[in-house]
Amino acid sequence: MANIRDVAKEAGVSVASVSRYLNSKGYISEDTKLKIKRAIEKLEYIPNQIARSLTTKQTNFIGLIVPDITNPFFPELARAVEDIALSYGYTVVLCNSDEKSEKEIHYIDTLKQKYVAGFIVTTNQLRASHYEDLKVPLVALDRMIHESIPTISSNNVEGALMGTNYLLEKGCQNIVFMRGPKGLGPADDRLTGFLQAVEGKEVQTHIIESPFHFGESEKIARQFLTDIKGVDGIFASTDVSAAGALKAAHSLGISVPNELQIMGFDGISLGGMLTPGLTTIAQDIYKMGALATRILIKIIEEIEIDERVIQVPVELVERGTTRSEQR
Amino acid sequence: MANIRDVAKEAGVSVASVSRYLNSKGYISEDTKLKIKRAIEKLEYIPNQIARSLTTKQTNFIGLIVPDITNPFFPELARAVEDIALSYGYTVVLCNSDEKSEKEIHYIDTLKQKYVAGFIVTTNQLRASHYEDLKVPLVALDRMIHESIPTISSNNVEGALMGTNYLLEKGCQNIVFMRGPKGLGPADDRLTGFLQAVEGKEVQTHIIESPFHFGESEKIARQFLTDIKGVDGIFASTDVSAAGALKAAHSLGISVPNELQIMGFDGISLGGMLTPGLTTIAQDIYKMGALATRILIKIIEEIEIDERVIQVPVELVERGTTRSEQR
DNA sequence: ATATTGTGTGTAACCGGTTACACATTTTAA
DNA sequence: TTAAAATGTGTAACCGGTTACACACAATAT
Repeated sequence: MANIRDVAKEAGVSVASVSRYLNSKGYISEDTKLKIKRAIEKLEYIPNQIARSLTTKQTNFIGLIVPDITNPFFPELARAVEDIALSYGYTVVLCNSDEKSEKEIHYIDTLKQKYVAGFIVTTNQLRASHYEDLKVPLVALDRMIHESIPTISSNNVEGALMGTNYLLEKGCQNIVFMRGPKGLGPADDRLTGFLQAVEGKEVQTHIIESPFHFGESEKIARQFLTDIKGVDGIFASTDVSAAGALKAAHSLGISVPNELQIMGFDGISLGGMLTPGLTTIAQDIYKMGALATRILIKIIEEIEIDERVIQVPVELVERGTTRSEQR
Repeated sequence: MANIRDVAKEAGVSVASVSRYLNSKGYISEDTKLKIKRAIEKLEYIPNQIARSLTTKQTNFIGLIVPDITNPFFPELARAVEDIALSYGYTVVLCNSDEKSEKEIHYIDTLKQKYVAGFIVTTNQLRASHYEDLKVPLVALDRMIHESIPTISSNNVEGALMGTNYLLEKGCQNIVFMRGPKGLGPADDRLTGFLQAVEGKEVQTHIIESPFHFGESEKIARQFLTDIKGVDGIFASTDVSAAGALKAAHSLGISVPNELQIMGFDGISLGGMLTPGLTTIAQDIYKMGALATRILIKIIEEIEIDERVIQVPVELVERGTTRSEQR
């Protein structure tokens, strides 16, 4: 493997010139450029990134911190991040935080040690100050950490508003809103949207907390579907929860969407695999991931960014868990 | 940030001693050890991995190459890999190959450039020789690349045999086997198992090729469910395909499991989310990932490994797409 | 008593880049 | 015409580790 000194020798110039050529930094004459170019081709020289990192204190790695890659929302996000990262020459490091602050801290520390270029964080177990003190480029995805940190999220309030209104239009009178864990940004926002939508309306509502986990959601849904009489609509703040609710309805012999209509939130592909297909407020997950990655790379490469907080619009996807005709 | 020379000075020893201490290599007296230990603690010294990599030509990164993280089989695998890697101090780099050899080569080359410690490969677009020439620790997961490369896979033949026999027991007389892409190891093995099981039996069988993709599988299933009369069983060589088939059956008004029984293969959690729940041949996905990672790390750390090819047993999971009672 | 082996430590080169600084030459400005 | 600015290039130190080699001394073998 040729190194920069071999190239310099072959081209008959100094290593500094080769380095300048490689990084398009400082002055080099056309003549020298050509000589270096030829030498590089001849020796099939590829710069050693590790050596480079030692002085620049930066690698081409991007840390992607997710709570759990097993939750179907995140692979779709990861896919987008990976695609864009690759196209800019970056590589993504996968980190499952399990929503545990120790794991999150551990990853951030070790990766910072290894000079990662930046982080995309979809979890926020840590106090905002911890992230601010980091001095490493960082963008928040899905969940807002702090105003000072660029954030990409969906318009959750708007989405929940839209979804609720749709259920109301479809005739729901007694709606359970399965809210996500308290204190979690998007979950709280979705609840806000729901409450705004039902405010002053003649509907019965029940707010029930449920984690973003299929099995748990199913259990919780089965519980409230037996306890509360006359529930004719469920708005779950996650498709996974909605899937759990649908399963629960099926196992209780409740017909969807005739007796009970269900609305999800997320737009993961799971929704289309269920029967009936899940009506949902779809986020543009790929776009969110792609956008976050582009912004992170801009920050890393010190390119001016225009907006710090971006809301990606959501879209209502009508499938089979809601009625096609109004009653 | 303190470096090794600071520590050496603080401890009143040479950098070589500190390095020996850190790597438990060569001779050091107890006295010196203690002095170094104190200095490290006092200065809160953390060795710089990048600098280390420059000479050792190795990092703590493990490259995980998957066809597509969006396919629900792979996040479950990735999760296992990540968990085990973390516990041994390694970090995983996610690579989506999209089943494209260029992308696979690109990742392998760039990561090798960056001195990754090794690869876990769940795809094999390249000729085996390419992997052998790599001179980087590598284990194959799910798909066998070559006998010389350690491989973790499920007992696919056995599983398909088991699944088919089960369908036969449940009374299926006219079975469609949705085989995966040709030339793909596990897909071929599963077909082999199926053929072995029906060999000489009084059953009608149809082998239909289908990619491991929900939408495609659904379309293909809808097609053959209308074209072929009297199909009463489907064995899909992937849960995702089975999910597609189930959806197709539903949309055609075919009752599952009364008129049509469906068996999947993989054991991804999606199976349990569907209604009815998918009966499937479950691989121990987590175990496969964990095992592959442990073996890779052994190879990296030059610890003797006992077996080069490991088959993880599969298990029949009975859910709702097959009948509970025999007819 | 001497040769051999084992233990313990330090110096300095090396891994492969980047870059501050010095210096030379050319171009532009005053 | 001369000072200042722009352009072009090379030397050598530096990033922060690892390690070959030399050397000193103690323990053991002959």
